Amino acid sequence: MPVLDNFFKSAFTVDNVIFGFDEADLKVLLIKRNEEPYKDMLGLPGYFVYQNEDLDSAAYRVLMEITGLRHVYLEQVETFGKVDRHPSGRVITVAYFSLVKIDEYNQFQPSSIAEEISWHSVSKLKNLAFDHKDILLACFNRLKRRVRTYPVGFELLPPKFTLTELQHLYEAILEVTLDKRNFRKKILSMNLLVDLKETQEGVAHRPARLYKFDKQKYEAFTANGYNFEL
Amino acid sequence: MPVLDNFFKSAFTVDNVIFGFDEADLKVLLIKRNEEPYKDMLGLPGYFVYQNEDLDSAAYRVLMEITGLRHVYLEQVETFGKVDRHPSGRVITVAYFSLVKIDEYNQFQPSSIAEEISWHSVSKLKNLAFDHKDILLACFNRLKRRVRTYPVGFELLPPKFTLTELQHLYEAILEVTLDKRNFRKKILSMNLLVDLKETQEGVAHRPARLYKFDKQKYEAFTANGYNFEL
DNA sequence: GCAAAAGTGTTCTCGGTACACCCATGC
DNA sequence: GCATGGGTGTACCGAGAACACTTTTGC
Repeated sequence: MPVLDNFFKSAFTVDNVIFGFDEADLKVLLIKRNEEPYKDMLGLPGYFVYQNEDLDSAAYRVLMEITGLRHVYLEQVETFGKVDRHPSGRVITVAYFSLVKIDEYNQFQPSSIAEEISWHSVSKLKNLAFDHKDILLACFNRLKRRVRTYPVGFELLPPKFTLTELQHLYEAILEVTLDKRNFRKKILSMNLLVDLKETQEGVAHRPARLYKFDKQKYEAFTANGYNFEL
Repeated sequence: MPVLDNFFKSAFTVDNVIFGFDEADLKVLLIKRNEEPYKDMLGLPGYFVYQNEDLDSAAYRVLMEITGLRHVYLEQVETFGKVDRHPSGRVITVAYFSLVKIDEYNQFQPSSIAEEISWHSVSKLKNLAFDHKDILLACFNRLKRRVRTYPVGFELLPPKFTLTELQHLYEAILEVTLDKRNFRKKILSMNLLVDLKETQEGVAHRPARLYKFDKQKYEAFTANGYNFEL
């Protein structure tokens, strides 16, 4: 083996694409950078990985610092390591995406990472610092596939929701429009939803029924190798 | 930003799961390690990434040193970064898998990486150095999914092949048995195969027709967003 | 002639898709 | 009463799955 010291000169970061869903729009949390490089530009929340910290732990740490939430869905997506992607040296970043309920998260946390944090529509993406736009697109594409094998509504919707809200979520992620009757037929036939026998209140039209996910049934399915597909 | 020097102490490597297909068996190239740690154990070919080298370039370099082949299919899969995965320090590895034609590759290259290199059946996996068994399984699972969206026969089979060979390839990757008639119906209906009007010679049974892939048609399909699925 | 693998069609079932009208509420 | 979104069923089509016998070669 060569002189190892030559190789122990790199740094690792994690960057986190935090998705949320708000009415009809898929959103992502971006920070406004308050330090160089790329000062004042929008970018993904992320940070260096400490020497004694696992990659996943670092991703959870960043997520916790930004959102104050634990126990959220988190998935590693891809690692970006172009030589010149970071002006300060060789920095390789491992990209994660996570799914949070926008309304469980009431206010932005005080954070050493960033002062300004805000939600942005995925459909109206701006230029971001570093290669963060590439990273965001890679994570969005992963989410589009993940939605077919994991019931992402568990993570992105409030505990009680209507079927129309659920449909809008799928439409926002997949960037398609779906037929209302076919969507309902399919989603109800999976038996993962519980009719709460409650309805919306205060809406200026016929109030919709509220549903929740049946987590136990989902876990029983997956334990038996069931493959959730929309 | 903190004192950056504290973070530039990690090393990263690439590890490469090189798949090949031989008659009826999916194989993977493993090296016998001739240095500590894990001396004399089997492991994946891999190496440190140089400071001025992109991740993908490093993976191609390792592949070239091991197989002598260029222009092969290569895909990043997942990054493994547990704190204690490498005894020499903090080493994070980016796992890739690649697909090669076993018979284009006649002999193992002289290499600084390893002296003994050999093919092993994926179906009879042993324990490997480091966390390489986890890495191999992650890459195998990725291949199982990839096979539904990419015609892997392009990469793993010789230029001329029989339908039975192609079927055996899919059976080995997916670890299932397929119905011969249904398989042929489906694969031929995709119009990606060209009947070469030649047959096998010297076999002790009815000789099979030989086919090749039509790369142009495949590229035309993918350009139009076609989704290859078996 | 026998062993060994190649080659070939039909039927059934199920899931996907297309499609239009009445209902309950707030104002 | 009107605007707004909620809620409901049927018919068609195509893909996937199950399934058995004849053909061609080497020995």
